[in-house]
Amino acid sequence: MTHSRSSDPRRSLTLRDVSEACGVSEMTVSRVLRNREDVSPATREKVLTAARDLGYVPNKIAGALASQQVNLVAVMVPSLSNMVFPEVLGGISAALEDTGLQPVFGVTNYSPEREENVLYEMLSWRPSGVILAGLEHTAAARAMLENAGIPIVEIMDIDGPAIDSVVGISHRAAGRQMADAIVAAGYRRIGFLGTKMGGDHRARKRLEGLTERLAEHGLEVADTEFYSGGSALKKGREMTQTILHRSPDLDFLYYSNDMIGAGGLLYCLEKGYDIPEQLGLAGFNGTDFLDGLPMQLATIDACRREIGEKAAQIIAGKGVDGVIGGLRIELTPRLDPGDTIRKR
Amino acid sequence: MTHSRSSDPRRSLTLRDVSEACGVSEMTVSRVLRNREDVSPATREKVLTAARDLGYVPNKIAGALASQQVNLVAVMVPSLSNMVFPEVLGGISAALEDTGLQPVFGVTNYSPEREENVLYEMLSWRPSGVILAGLEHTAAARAMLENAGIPIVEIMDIDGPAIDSVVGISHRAAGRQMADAIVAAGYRRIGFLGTKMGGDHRARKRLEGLTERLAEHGLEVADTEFYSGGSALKKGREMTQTILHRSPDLDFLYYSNDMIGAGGLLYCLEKGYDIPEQLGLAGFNGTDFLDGLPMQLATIDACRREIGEKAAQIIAGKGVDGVIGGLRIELTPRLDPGDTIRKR
DNA sequence: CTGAAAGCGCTAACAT
DNA sequence: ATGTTAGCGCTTTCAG
Repeated sequence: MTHSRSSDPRRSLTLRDVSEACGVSEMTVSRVLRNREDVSPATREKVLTAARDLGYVPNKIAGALASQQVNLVAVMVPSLSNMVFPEVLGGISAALEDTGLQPVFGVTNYSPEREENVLYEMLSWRPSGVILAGLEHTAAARAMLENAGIPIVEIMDIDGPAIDSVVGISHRAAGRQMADAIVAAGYRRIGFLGTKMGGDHRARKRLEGLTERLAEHGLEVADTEFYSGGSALKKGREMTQTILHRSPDLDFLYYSNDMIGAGGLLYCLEKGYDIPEQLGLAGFNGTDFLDGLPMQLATIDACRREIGEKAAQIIAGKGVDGVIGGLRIELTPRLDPGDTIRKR
Repeated sequence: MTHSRSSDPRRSLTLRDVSEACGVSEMTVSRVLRNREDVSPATREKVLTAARDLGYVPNKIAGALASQQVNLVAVMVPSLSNMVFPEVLGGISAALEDTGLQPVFGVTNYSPEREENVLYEMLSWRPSGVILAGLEHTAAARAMLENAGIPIVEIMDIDGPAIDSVVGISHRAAGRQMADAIVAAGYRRIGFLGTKMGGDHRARKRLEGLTERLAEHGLEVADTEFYSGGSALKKGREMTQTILHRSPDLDFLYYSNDMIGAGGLLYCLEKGYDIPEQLGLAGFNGTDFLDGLPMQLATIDACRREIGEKAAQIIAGKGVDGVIGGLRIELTPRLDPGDTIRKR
């Protein structure tokens, strides 16, 4: 039995294999494979051919260890089923395209402990940057982020102190903005429907903003209804039925997301409510895949894609508008009254 | 200026730092941090404390290089906005929990070339396994997968030759199954609405299965309508209007996914069509977040979560039902007639 | 139970 | 333009 390097069929190829196959030093092979300019065309050709013929795939683990550079960006979001986050990820991917950086996604299920674990795993790969949702983290997670020595971007929410950079909207302001629109349209008995808010700080902040501004108008949230789990559309229906049964005099329903809002809208239309005259409705997110409902639900755009793009630009070191590091980017969401808030 | 190891504030901590801090050899520190049993409790305690106090995060790059083991599973899906794939990813994550393996997600945008690139990137991190959607890949991608020397699982679709293991459903059979249900319910003039099928082989196979079985019943697809991009709900509406305008005598519409089906359903209800008597409708995927529409759309469950779970089990080396390697798992989707196929 | 030596596959830095 | 040397931070292996 031979003991040559190629004796183990399961071992993957190394630079050395390519080097031997084409009679060029490992170092030069490495140069060619990293697209460095300082190699003669003839040598380059030889190396490329050999690498391709052998089916060589570089080992980034070794490369990263040697160069102390990892072209990965750790991205952590609470959920993928929320529809919000895939769009953020899309923005990140798009902005990272052609920067040489690659996003790596982790899901935290709205759990700070899980976020801490995922973060620990990800940081152990020494990424070039971290993008994560929200400003609320465990103390340990915060410490890791502060000590990582790489750019950190917290996204979605700007209502609070940031570790490094932030890109997002003020959910409190969004709540206030909606309150103003509701009051301006003449609604007076407002109900709120949303998720049980254990982990969803942004929904909580919107409700706080709403409540606060309504109070300034001498109004209050007259009733609330919360859910967790299940089909959002169906839950929207059920909660709407429940709250309208309990408080039939409500004239406006503010939902913490468009999906439950859509369920509520379908329910109300079926029951013959006169929308938006008798009853106004609004959601949150600017979820455009809901275009096509019988009526367009009023909503506030969460600027999801743009948030992803700007966050990625910060990590890529391009900054935003040329400015780099410790940035605070507040996007201003647009309120779309759709068909479910009456005009006066 | 000092040249001690700690002079660079941006360098991250190493085993050596922990070793020096607690007066235990690097080797033993390494043992403790990998939870190996052969360390005395006293030493273990000392090490753990030092590591925690310093905020040490292990360097998996170095670890992976030394041990030739990477606890990553590369997962590649065409899209995240499709709703189908987040659920598959959920199944994968859940099944990988507690196996020591970590999924890493890549998105290919239904492009074989992009898939090839993402695969190359991912393989260069030497993952322990690959899970990817579909059976259609570029020649180069196929070659990489065959030579990777790690378990490969192709998911979603089993209609074709596999590289290693496969977990999925037969989309052709799903098309045939729907054809049977349509014919059995007495519909005769069938329209098909779907995506432009450049990259979506599974939708194509469903249409082929449908067409083939209809032919056996002496029927054919009377009209078709395709779309790309935009809000699926809205597109469903628009396409439905278009096809019914062009072919008013259609008595059944088969949609390539539930989302456009939902749009079609809303349109038909608004226009006063008598569903399911005058016109039957069906989608595909078993998308349960659409529970809550005015009527329950007929659909076939794509077994998304289960596919993810089984694929992950194969990679984790648990096999399925104890069998390991080169597996072919065909799941049998259930047809749910909902409220939009008439009973006879 | 603990430690010392060697090396994983690659690249930075320095020759040539 | 190409080659040589050293070493990235860890784990494997072998000694004690």
